[in-house]
Order: sequence, then C-alpha cells, then structure tokens
Amino acid sequence: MRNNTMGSLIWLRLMRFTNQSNQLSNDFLKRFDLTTAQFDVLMQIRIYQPLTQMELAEKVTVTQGGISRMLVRLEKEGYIIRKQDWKTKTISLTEKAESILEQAMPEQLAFQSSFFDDVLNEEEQKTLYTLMTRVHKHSQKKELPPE
Amino acid sequence: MRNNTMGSLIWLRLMRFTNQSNQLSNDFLKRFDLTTAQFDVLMQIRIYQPLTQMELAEKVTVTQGGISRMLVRLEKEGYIIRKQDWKTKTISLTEKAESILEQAMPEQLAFQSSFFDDVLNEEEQKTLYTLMTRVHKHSQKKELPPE
DNA sequence: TTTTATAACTTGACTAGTCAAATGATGATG
DNA sequence: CATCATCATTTGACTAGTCAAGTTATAAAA
Repeated sequence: MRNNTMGSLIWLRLMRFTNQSNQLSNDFLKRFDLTTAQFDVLMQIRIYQPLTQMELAEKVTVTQGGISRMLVRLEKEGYIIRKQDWKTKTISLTEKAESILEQAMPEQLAFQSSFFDDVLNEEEQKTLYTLMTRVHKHSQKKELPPE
Repeated sequence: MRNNTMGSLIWLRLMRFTNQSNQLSNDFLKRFDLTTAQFDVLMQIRIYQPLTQMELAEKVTVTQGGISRMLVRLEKEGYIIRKQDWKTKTISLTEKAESILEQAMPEQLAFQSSFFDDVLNEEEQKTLYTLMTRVHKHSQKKELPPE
C-alpha cells in the first residue's frame, strides 16, 4: 500500500507549512494583541467596510456561525461595531482597530513576505503564485461535489 | 497603505486553499467516519508505530496538549491503543483502524491528488512541490525567531 | 525509605471553527 | 391585525487546537 502520490505530497507540505506559519504568525502578532485569524478578519473589514456578516464570512471562507462567534469576540475587544440595518447587520472598524492596523499591517505583510523572500526569487514567487491560484480556483468549483 | 506584496498574496492563497480543501476533505471522509485531522494522525501512527506521543506530536506539528486530546478521542472511538511503557506511552493502531485505513487510504490519496491533477501537469506539480518544500523547510528554521 | 529531579503526559481556560436547529427582523397575505 | 414566509444571525453541542500549570512514572541521592 503506497502512501504517496505527487499530489498527496504537495498536500501534506501545504498543510504543514500553513500550520507552522500560522503559529509563527500568531507569535509575531502577539505584540499587537491580535491573532492571525483576527488580523485576517479585520483586514477584510477594513477593505470592504461597511459590509454584512454573510459577505464577510464568504471573504474569509468560514461559516455563518463561525463569523458570528468571531465578531462577538472582536466586538467585545472594541475592534468593531455592528449595527442592525434592515434584516442584516453592518460591520465597521472602530478607531482603535484602524489605528492598530495602521501599525500592524506593514509589519505583518513584511512578516508574511519573509517566508518567501528569504528563499525564492521574484520569478519563482510568481510561478508559485500562479500555480496556487489555479489550484485554488479549481478547488472552489468543487464546493458541491458530484453525487 | 498598500495591502499586498507578492509574498502576502501567496500567503493568502495558501491559507484560503488549505482551509477550503480541508473542509472538502472532511466532507469526503465522512463516509469513513473520520475527519481530516484524524486521518492524518492515524496515517502517521500507521507508518511509525509503535511510537510515543512526543514523537507523534512532532510529526503532525501540534503541541503535546493537542496530541493528548486528539488521542483521547481516537482511543474512545477504538482506533488506537496506548500503553504505559516506562515513562512514556506507546501508541499503536487497532484492527479496526487498520481495516478502515486500508479502504480509506487509497481513496483519500486520490482525493488529495485530484486537487492538483485536474489543473497541473506533471512538470508543474514537481515545480510546485520543490518550491513549497524550500519554503516549508525555511519556515522550520524560524521556530525560534531572533529577539 | 522519604525527598528530589525530571521526562511524559494531562488538564483548565481559552480561541477558532463546524453543523443544524432556534431566534430575530421585516414584509406580505388572508 | 395575526400568521406566514424568508433571509440573517445566534446558539448548543462538538472537534481541534494553544499555553501554562498540574500530575504521574521512574530513577537516583540523602
């Protein structure tokens, strides 16, 4: 019983790497009192605000329930405001979040980039990006698998 | 305030893709009553058994605490046996797990591979693999970041 | 033999997420 | 106006994980 195909080896690498880099990123963001997940959500809000929970959930690929719980935490910490606006709730950043992001964003982007800049040249990064984009886009089409 | 460097774009892609494919994989493995995380752990045990919790934790990149909880669940389901063996606990698969894996393994490997086989040719997969291997190995060196 | 070390494992309190059933908000119809 | 429909959000019960403090198993020193 073989336990590897090229695809499964790639899969494993991707999982282990994202796991690992996520933890490193959590460590890194501690100085801003943020987790990687929180940073991600706040960034999406920053770009698209004001937006509804459904829209946000889609952007960060979590379920309705997941985004609801996350936003409760962020609201409790004073990073966001939600207000009932017709049937939906509209989310926007507070001053506090805006100013933390102003500081954290460039640092976090540099941190993320360092994973790649340190070992791949520009050409290789572009290759990696296009390959992953194709793979990712393809996976999105699988969402409702046949049968 | 720009919000993208090539590195950060790659990072985002990787996170979203692993997220998404993890969920799809959970769906897929439901027929075997397994989650992706459980499958992963069982596979590592299968390859390296008998082994200790510490060793296993390292293989799947989770903490001691994390592996402890996971193993409690797997033991409750009857997939593994742990026995105190000197200061450490030695883990091995039960018959039940062996026979489920016999069935699930080829299917799961094919499933994982399909994410890549469907959109990348052999050459491209090899490229993706080598690039990710470099990136991953590099990230492992960061574990204790300077300062 | 009681104390002292130490390595391996567990546990409490928490974040982050899933699914599916329940609740809220609003509008439309009998 | 009451009920019905519908979309958005919340919630209960769960998996999966983190960190740091607490246990347990074993060996060696006092």
